[in-house]
Parts: sequence; C-alpha cells; structure tokens
Amino acid sequence: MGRKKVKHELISNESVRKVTFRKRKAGVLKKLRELTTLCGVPACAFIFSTYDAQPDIWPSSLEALDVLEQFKNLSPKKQGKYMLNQKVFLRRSIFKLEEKLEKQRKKNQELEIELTLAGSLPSESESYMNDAERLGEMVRVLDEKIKSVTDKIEAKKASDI
Amino acid sequence: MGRKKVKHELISNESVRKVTFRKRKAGVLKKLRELTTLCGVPACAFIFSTYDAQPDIWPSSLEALDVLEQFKNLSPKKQGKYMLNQKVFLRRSIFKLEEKLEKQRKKNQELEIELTLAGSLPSESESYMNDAERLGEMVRVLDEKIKSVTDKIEAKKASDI
DNA sequence: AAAACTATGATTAGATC
DNA sequence: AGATCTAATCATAGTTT
Repeated sequence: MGRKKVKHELISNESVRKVTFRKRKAGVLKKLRELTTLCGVPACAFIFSTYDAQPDIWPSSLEALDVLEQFKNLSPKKQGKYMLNQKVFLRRSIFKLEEKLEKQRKKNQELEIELTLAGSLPSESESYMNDAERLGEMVRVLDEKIKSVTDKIEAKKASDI
Repeated sequence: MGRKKVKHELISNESVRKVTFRKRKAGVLKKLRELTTLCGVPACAFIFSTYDAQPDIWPSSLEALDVLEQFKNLSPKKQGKYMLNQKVFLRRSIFKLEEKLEKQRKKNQELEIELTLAGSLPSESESYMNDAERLGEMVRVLDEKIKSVTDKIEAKKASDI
C-alpha cells in the first residue's frame, strides 16, 4: 500500500518505523473494531509497544459490554429470566472492574511521568525483560484457562455417562 | 472495500456474516502480523468467535518468541551476560509451556468433537455466558497485572527517595 | 459450502506542510 | 515532531465456479 511496496521485514530506520507503527496500529484496531461490529463477535488485542509505557489494550471493557449486548440482540427469544439476571450481574461486576482499572491506569500514568522526569525509569534492556515476563505470564494464564475448560468438559462428560 | 460500501453494523444475513467473519478475521490477523514484523513489536489477539469452539488466539507462543528475538537484533550491544542468561531461561520456560498448551488444545478439540457428536455441548445462551465470564476473567487478570506494575513503581519510587 | 475472481472502496508509504 | 495529502497498493463485497 502507498507509494511503494514494502518488504515484510523490520523497518531499519527508527523514525520511519515509529511513524509506521502509529499508522498501522490505528489500522489494525479499526479492522478489529469492524470485525466485532459486522460479525457480532467479542475480540480484544494487546500490543506491547516499546514506544508506550503501558501496553495498548483494545477495546476498553466498556466497549466489550457493547459487543455482548449485540449477542442479546442476536437471539432474544432464547433468553430466560435467570439468564437475564446473570447478565445484569455480570454487566455490573465488569463495569465496577472497569472503573477500578481506569483509576489505576491514570495513577500509573501520573507516576510514570514523575519517574521519567526524575530519570529513574527502567532502562531499555530491563523493559525488554518486562515484555518477556508479560508474555510468559500470558502463556500461564492461557494454560490455566485451557485447563479449566478441559476440567469442565471432562466433568460434563462424566455426568452424561 | 469491495463491490459496495458496507454499513458499519451487524450483518443481518447469517451466512453472509459467517463468510465475512472468515475473510475479515484473516485480514485482521495478517495486519497484526505485519505490524509485529515491520515494527518489531510483540502483540497478540483473542477472538471469541461463536463459530469456533475455541477462541482464536494469535500468534502461537512460539511465534511470540521470534518477536522477542527481534528485540535482540535491535540493540545487541546493550545486552550483558546476565541478561542473556535470563533470556535463555525465559525462552526455555515459555517453550515448555507452549508444548503443554498445544497438547491440551489438541485434547480439548478431540473431546469437543466427541461431545458435539453426542449432542451434549452447551447451548447458544450458555456459550454466551461463557464469553461474558471469559471477558470478566480477562478484566480481572488485567487488573492484577496493572496492580503489580503500580506496586513495582511505588517500590522503586520509595527506594529512590 | 468453500475457493477463485474482480471491481471498487480502504489503507498507507512517502512527500509535503 | 506531528498533521495532512495523495499516488499507489491492498483488502474485500459481491459474483461466479
């Protein structure tokens, strides 16, 4: 796209890379938003850019609620009162967590600005390790999630025999 | 894009929606892969499609390792022996988790196929609640992650006074 | 139902402000 | 450094196989 075809490898020029990152990040997130809107499918993305202190997380939990709302519109007749109550409950609890998250995020940003000015923020190599740690933690979380699904399926299987 | 401009709302026709989902999911993931390759930035995405039993998770942890490798190429002179050792350690532990994950994923798929054939897989409304639960869990994980960062920053701040 | 095609709308690389 | 522009490439909606 654009004036010239671009090789699929790391952009060597640092300033070009940064500009490309900002442009394309916006593009990817737009595409993801369109996918969720057009197809009524919940989705999220994490981008651990070294340019920003915090990873980019999309969408906000608040927007995720809108996506869930679309499921409601999809098959309204299949929803009993119990289901509705549970949904209201989940909406509330997720909303509360969202508020807490937003507050802590702001607090973090303020602290980071202070620390950057004081010149005491982690070095480049340390922030690299942070990315590795984050990915490791993510793998562990996925591991647990998949285990819990396996357990549920096996429990259901056992109860159906 | 394409023959006609499309409204940014849920596609009402189910078969069209499914086809669009497959096409656009591939597009989004391609864009995300390009972003990570061109800009040397770790990223991942989760798509909780109702079409597939398992959520789409991108990329594999294995590919995430390649992304980390690019950081190494970016600033090789800044890396001490200690850093390198830690990286090797993390690579190994992540690789082990990846193997475990892949095994469990396969096991899950087999069980799901069995259960689908037996007609005992969760109903549509139940799978909706699953999505809500998953999102809730994700918010909780993010909450914890942000808290740990806050704690680290505050600890560092205290030690710098 | 899935893969290939293709006209056309969307994205973006490089240039310019 | 960041916003805006636009030529050129890319993605995809609708169509066909």
